[in-house]
Amino acid sequence: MSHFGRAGPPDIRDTYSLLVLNITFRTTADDLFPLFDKYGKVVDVFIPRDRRTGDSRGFAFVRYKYADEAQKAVEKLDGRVVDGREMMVQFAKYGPNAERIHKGRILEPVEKLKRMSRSRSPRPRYRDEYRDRDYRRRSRSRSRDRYDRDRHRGRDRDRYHSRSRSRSPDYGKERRRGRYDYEKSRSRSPDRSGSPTHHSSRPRGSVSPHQTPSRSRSPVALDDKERSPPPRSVSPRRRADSRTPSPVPSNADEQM
DNA sequence: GTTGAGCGTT
Repeated sequence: MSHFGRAGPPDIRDTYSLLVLNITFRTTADDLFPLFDKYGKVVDVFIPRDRRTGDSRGFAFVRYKYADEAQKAVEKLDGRVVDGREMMVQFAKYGPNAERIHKGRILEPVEKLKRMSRSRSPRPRYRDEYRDRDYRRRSRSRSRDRYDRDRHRGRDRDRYHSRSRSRSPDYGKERRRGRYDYEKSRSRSPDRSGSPTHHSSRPRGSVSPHQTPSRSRSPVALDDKERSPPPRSVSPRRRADSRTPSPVPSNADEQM
């Protein structure tokens, strides 16, 4: 617990959130932490990343413990050139729950707000606005749109060619850690993309021709299955041929 | 390998 909690926000009770914009897409929290930590006590550094692509959106949130330090960091780090790009540091206007915050700090704790609203005046909260805010911002930048459509097109093309996308769950590249954590960054597999068709070198005679019939319903375990479900009319032979004969029936995803 | 307005998560 010493480090920044990997599960959600550690504590926003007395922390001041700073919004860092105009940063490079390659900039990670590990790069921003030392810069911000030098000007004050950084509680947490969070970089929102895309759900699908997983790439950084180009901005980050830095939470300070004190307002004065946050203010100083804004004045000092604002306009600082990082990775060849000037990042804009400013106080966050909205909190994680779409709450209005002043100077990066929430005016009143969420727990107190709920308790007070329940005790004082039970005003009906319209969750529609939350849904709207969370789902209406799907297209916020044309660049992302283009990139999104582009990768979709490439996906379809790959499927038609049946190139047997032997992509590891690690996406074959260094997975960007939205959170600041030195622990996991210490260990890293030296050899990851040695041979793309390495799994294909496995002889089929050694493996049972029939996989587990109990899980025959789970055809594929593509990472984009949620985006575009594969047609059921696909021949079982095709999937059995391109799919890795791993005995693992249903991967519990890579949620960490 | 690309892009560039904006406000956030187990």
